[in-house]
Amino acid sequence: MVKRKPSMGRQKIEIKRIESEEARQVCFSKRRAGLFKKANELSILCGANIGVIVFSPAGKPFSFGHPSVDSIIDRFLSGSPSPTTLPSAYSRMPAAREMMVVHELNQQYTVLAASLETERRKKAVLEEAVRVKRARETALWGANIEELGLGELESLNKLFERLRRDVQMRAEAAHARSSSVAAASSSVPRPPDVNRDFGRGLEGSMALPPPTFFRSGRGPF
Amino acid sequence: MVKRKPSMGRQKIEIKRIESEEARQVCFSKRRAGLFKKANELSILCGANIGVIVFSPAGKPFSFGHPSVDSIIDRFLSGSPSPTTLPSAYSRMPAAREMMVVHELNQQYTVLAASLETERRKKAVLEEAVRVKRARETALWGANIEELGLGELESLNKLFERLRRDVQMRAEAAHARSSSVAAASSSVPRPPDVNRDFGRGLEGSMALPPPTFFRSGRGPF
DNA sequence: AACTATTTATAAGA
DNA sequence: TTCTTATAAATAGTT
Repeated sequence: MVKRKPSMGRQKIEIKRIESEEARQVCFSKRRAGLFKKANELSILCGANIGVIVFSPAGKPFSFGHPSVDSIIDRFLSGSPSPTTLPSAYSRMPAAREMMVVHELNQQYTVLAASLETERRKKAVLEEAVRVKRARETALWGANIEELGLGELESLNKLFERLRRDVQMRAEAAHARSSSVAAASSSVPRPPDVNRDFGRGLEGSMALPPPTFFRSGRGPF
Repeated sequence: MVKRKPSMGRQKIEIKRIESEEARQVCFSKRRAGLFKKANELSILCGANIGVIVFSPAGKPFSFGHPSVDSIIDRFLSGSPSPTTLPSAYSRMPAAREMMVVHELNQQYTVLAASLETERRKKAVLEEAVRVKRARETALWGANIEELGLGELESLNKLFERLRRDVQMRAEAAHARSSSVAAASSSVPRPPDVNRDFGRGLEGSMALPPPTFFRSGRGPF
């Protein structure tokens, strides 16, 4: 007996707006996933930094970034190199991946925290220098710089206190019971955001050495 | 007679950094073109707004935007809080736990990276400030006081604008969670872009009714 | 840049 | 949304 084709397979389509609302939504989901996957592969294969932002027909934002959308945008707008480009190399074994990710992120945290400290010190010195010089010349922009810098520094300091604790906690927890954690996200050092992000991480064979971000919706940062 | 295979065809490759410098460059070019094409198709098929920024391994920027990268970035940065919250989607996912941990850590990383970037900018501003002041002082017994001072002031101004934009963004984002106000991006002046684009349309059968931009490279900075 | 054998993405259908 | 399947499209290795 002859088995009939259970599917007519992929059909060629013309590249023009899909009229059916539903079909358009389905196509959007599939192709967005495909696009992000391609972007991810490109970033890994060629060590390229990539940022992709997509607004669904309904207006909902989705984004992919390597190392992060924001760093890509910054780099693009300012033309200056992003500070977050770290080399990467670790195998993706089924069991140890989470631990490695945690470890990797911890290391990055350490590096970043150290850099921040260094920057802070330099900044303090520079602020002092500016302050002294300002004694003679009252430049309109001079005052602004200091106000801004000091205010921001304060909140940053608090933020980092919490971050340090939180990251350490998570690292320990993940380390202790690396497969049965249901950590409540209540202590996340991030303001309770409205959008939930579903890092729909290209399953299976995807490794994520340098930080790579998938986002749906938009959080404060 | 039997014709010999003129090619061994496409071979499966592992998604990991390509070591050969040359092969990497070739792959980058091909895949970047492919990625932009996919982005373009998605924007047309689904009427989605898309922005893609790619930095080649050598650091050269390429971008695709529909309607334009800048508009996408503006929309993304001034983004409004998403109304759709799917908390349950989390717990139902296969690798929910791992993803949660990875996600939380990614969030933390994002915050840290952003903070570092902010500090870097402040430092740049302050360094510039010191330089300007120094220039002014030495200019006291120099000849071209006006010109030098003006030039320096201008670059300082650019840096300062960026700093302000960044801080304002954060403030607005943080504010947005209590009051659902969508920040107006118009109030965030961006330093005049020095780069010029050269539209490089996707050849052949590609239609692109609404404005769509391809960009490669940027001026020195 | 061009050529193909293959792999990969995806339109339809369920 | 997810799975399946047939087919269109992308692309790795060569020339």
